Amino acid sequence: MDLTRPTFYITTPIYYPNDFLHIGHSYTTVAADALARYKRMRGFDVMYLTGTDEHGLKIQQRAEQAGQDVHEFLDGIIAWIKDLWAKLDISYDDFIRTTEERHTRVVEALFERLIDQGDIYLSDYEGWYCTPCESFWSERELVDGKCPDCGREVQFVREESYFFRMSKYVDRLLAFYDAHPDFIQPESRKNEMINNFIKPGLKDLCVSRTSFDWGIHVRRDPKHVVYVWLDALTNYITAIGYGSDDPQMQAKFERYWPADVHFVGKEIVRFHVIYWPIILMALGLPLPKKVYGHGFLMMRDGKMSKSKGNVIDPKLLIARYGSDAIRYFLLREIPFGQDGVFTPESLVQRLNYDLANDLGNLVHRSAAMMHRFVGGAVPASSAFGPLERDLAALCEQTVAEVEQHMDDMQFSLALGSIWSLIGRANKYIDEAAPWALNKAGERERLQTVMYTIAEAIRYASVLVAPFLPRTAEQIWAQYSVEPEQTTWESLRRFGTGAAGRAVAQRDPLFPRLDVEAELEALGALANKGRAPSSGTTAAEPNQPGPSQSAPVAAAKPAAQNATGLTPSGGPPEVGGKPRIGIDVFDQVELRVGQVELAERVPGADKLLRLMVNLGAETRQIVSGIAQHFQPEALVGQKVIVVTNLKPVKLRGVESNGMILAASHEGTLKLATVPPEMPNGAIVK
RNA sequence: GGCGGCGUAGCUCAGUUGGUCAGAGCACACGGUUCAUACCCGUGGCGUCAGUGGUUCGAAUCCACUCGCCGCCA
Repeated sequence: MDLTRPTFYITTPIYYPNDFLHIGHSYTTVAADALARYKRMRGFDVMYLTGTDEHGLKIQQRAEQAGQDVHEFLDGIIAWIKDLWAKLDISYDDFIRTTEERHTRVVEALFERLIDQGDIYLSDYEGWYCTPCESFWSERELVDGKCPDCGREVQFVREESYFFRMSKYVDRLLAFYDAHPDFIQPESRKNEMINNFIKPGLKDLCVSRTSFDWGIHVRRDPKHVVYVWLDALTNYITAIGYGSDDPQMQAKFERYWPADVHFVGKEIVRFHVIYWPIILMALGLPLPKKVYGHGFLMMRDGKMSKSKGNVIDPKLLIARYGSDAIRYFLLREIPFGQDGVFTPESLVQRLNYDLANDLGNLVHRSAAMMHRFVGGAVPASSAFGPLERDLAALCEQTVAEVEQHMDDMQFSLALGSIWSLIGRANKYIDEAAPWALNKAGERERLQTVMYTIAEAIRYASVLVAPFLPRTAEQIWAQYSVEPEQTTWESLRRFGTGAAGRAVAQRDPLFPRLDVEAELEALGALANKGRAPSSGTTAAEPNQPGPSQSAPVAAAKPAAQNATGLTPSGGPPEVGGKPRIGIDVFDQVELRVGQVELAERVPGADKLLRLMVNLGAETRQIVSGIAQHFQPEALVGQKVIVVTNLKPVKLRGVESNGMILAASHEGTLKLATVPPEMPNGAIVK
C-alpha cells in the first residue's frame, strides 16, 4: 500500500455459494471492478473486496446432498467462482471467505463484546416455520394461516435466540441519514427504508439460531450459531484487519476503513443501510460513506430457472464473446440502479453496433490508413485546423464527462459519453477524408489528420480501459502507445501523444456477429451451463421473514404480440372484410411447402422459426404458432404458404412468407394438403 | 391496505429550478462515401409529452382528480 495516495475501499456483497453464480452476480462484480479500475487510474490506493458467505443451513444441506464434507463442497464452488472472476478480469484485491479464521475469530470476539455491552441479549424467537420452504413467517405474513410462499401448513416454533438491540440506535441512525444525504443510493430507496422500517419502529434483529450447526458458534453459549447478518456484514471489516492481533493488519484497517462504497443488490439494501450502520455504531466504528443498491438483471421471459430453460452460464457467454464484450453489455445496457433485461437481441446488437461497428472499425480502419498513407506509423502533426480543434475539444470534454459520471457511478452514461467521442472520431475521418488528401498529395495536411486520428483513438482507449481492460491493452499494443501515454493524466491535453509510433495491422478487435446464428446459439446456451437456480447474496434464504429474492428476478411478461404476422388465421369473422374480385385474390401466390425445420425463436413465446421447402427453394418463415405446436411435431408437415408476401423481421428474424392455418375458439390447425402433392405446387 | 415512484416517437429512454424542450440511441426511408468488419457519414417522417380540469402571459415541466403500470412494506 502506498501511504501517499488517498484510499478507495469498495466492496461487493459476499455471495452465497450454495450453487454456481450467474450473470446477475457477475453484474455487481463487474460494476465494482470498473469503478475500482477507474479509481486506480485516478491515483487512488484501491482496496477492492469480494468474497463468499459460507455458513448456514442451505450450505450444510447442499454438501450433504452432494455427499461431500462441507469444506470440500465449498472449496469446489469457491474455485469455480474464482475462476469466473479471473475469466471476467475482476481485479479484486482480496477475496474473503467467512469460514476463514481471520473472520470467524473476530466475529466470535465481537459477539461476546456486544453481549457484554448489552447490545445483544438472550430472548425467545417466536414464529411460524414452513419446513419445506425453510422459512420463518410472522403471524401477519401468513395467508389463511398457511405459508404465503407454498400454501402449506406451518408450525409454530419457539426458539431461544440472541437479539441485537437495534431500537436503541434509531435516533442516531436517522441523524446520520440527515447528515449524509448521499449515503443511500439511489435515493428513492431511502424513503422506503425510513417509511417501512424505521418509522413504524425498528424491531430488534435475531442474530443467533440453535436449529442448525454450520456456522460460527457463540463462545459462551455454543449451542447458538451466529445468524446471517452479524456474520455476513462484518466481512467488510474483518477482511481488512479489524480485530486482528497483527499490527500490520490493524494499520490496514485504519487505513481503509470506512469503506467508500458498498455495492449491493437492491434486495439487501435494507440490511446495509439499517442493520450494518447500527452494528458499526455499537462497535464504535465510523460508518461507510455510501451504499449503492443496484437493480436486477432480468430475463425477458421471467426469472432465470432451469425449468424455464433460460439460465445462462456466464462462463459460456465469456467463452463465446470474450470478457470485455460481456462487461460492456452489462455496464452499457443497464443504467446502474435500475433493473435491466438481458435479451440475446440486445446483447448481439450492442456487440455489433457499439463494439464492432463503432470502436472496432475505428481502430481497424485507422490502422489500415496508417499503412496505406503514412508508412505504418503515426506521423507528426503540423498546426491543427478547425476540425482538429473541434475533435480535440470533444476529447477533453469527454474526459470531464466520464469523470462526472463515474463520480455518480453511472457507468452506462460514462460509456455513452465515450461512444459519442468514438462516433465523432469516425465522423472526423469522413470529414477530413485522408484518402482524398492522399490523392491530392497534401502530405502535411494528411499527416496532421492521421496524427489527430491516432490521438483520438488513444483518448478512447484510455477512457475505455476501466470497462474494457483487454481492449485497451490491445489498442495500446497495436498502436505502440507508451505506458505513460495510457494514464488518465495523459488525457489532460489533446495532442500530447507521441508521433512516430508504429501501428500494426491486426484483425478487428471485435468480430461482427451474424445475428441469426447468435440468437440460435444463445438459445441453445440457455440451461446448458451449470448455472444456479436460486439466488445467492449476502443473505441466507432461510431467515425469519420474507425469503430473499434472487438478484436475477422475473421480468414482467410483456405483452408481446408478433406484429405483421398473426397466427395465420382467416378473417376475424365471415363477412368481416369487403368482397374482392378475382384480380385481387390473384395477386396472392400460394404454394405447397413442407416444413424441414422448426424451432422456437429465442425470447418470443409465440414465434416459431420454420424452414419450409418449396421445391425450387427453401425459405425461412417465422410464424406465430408456438403456443399451438411443438416444433418437432411440425417437421415433415405439408403446409400452404403465401409465397409473395414482403419479407418482415419478427424479433429480429426475417420471415419470408406465411403459412396458413385455421383457428377457432383458441385452437389452431394447419391448412394442409395430402402428402402426395409436391413441394412448390400452386394452390388456388 | 400504507408509503413512494412512473406513464414523452415503433422500441429503450434524456428532458435541472415552468418560457428554441419536443430530444438521443436503436429501428424505418432516402442519399453520400469507399480508408474500413456491407462499415462509415448525411438527410427525413413519426409524437394531442397517459387523460381531464386548474394556476400562469406561457406547462411535458406546478396543483387536483381519473386511468394504467411499478417498487418497498403490510
